[in-house]
Amino acid sequence: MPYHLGFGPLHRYGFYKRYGFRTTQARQVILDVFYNCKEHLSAEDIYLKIHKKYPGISLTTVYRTLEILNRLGIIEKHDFGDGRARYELAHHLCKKGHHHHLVCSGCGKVIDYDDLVDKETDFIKTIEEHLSKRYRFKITGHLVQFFGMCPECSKKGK
Amino acid sequence: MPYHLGFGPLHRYGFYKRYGFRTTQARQVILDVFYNCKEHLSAEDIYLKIHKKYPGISLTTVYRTLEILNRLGIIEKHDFGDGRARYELAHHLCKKGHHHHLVCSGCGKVIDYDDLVDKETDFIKTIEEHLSKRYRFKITGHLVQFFGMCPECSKKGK
DNA sequence: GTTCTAATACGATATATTCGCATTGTTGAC
DNA sequence: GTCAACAATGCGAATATATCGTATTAGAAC
Repeated sequence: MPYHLGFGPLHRYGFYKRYGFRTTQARQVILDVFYNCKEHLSAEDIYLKIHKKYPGISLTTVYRTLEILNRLGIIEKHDFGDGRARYELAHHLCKKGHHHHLVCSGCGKVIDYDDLVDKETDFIKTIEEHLSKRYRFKITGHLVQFFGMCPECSKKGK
Repeated sequence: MPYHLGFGPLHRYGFYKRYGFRTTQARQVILDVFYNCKEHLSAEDIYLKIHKKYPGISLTTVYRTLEILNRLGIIEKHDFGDGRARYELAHHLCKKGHHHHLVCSGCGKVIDYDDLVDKETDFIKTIEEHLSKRYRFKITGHLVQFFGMCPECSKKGK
């Protein structure tokens, strides 16, 4: 990871320039949302969060900025099965660090867990190395999610 | 032609009746598609596959049947990131057995791999037990996917 | 066969996301 | 600082997957 990533705003925005994108207000504001929020945000969530203060930023621009941030590896795109994409800071930029997701099929609640992270890292590394050799894929990412019913939804018998 | 227990159409279709659904032609035809195909099919794929022979079966019915089959645990629903759901026979009914997916980000190709299946099973079991205790979730499923570039797409520099 | 009602086809609709294009704003050269 | 090039944007329209409403059809219990 380049040293300037993960420091204050002035450095954060360098991302854009570095990859040939212009540093616009919309892009600064949207990136800030991720640095100031721990949730898994949908495009609309972000639009609503910034709309009061920045009514000039359209939903289309939010989508376009998310696409860029995702391609640059700054944010990660997830699908928790509720029909819309959700985003969070990539784990190498995130205070939460590397983690996976536990999703409740009843209410959609998502728990970020990082228990047994060593075992997971070991597992993923082994599989990646194997797949890489066996199928000659250049592995760029993985997805580990568990589904189930949270205590509340279990009670309600959803 | 004699059918062995648990195999063959006569027993397959019993699924529907057992759960209070009527055994219609559409449902038989759609279930047969899964037993005769190893690919990961989208709703439209299935619709197109059967449309020549059974033009009376609508896309809506395909969607509704997939919903039922998924709820009954007969098929599994996957998202490989191409914007449409894809389905395959559940692993306990599938000749391929338990496996996970390796998806090429370039061309969308999906490889079913079952290498290191013991290590994976062990890993998943451990995590499930832990999450179940720690977060009091009743775990019902998991998702393990790896992403990367296949040899062809790597060459093309996609 | 008759009857009850689940299942269906069809068109309309919902919802997330992307596109086309005229306009605006950032940037680098001067 | 000014200016020109063109990237980025807003807006409305379009796309695409999936779902819904309703009149009609067909499965299955008798």
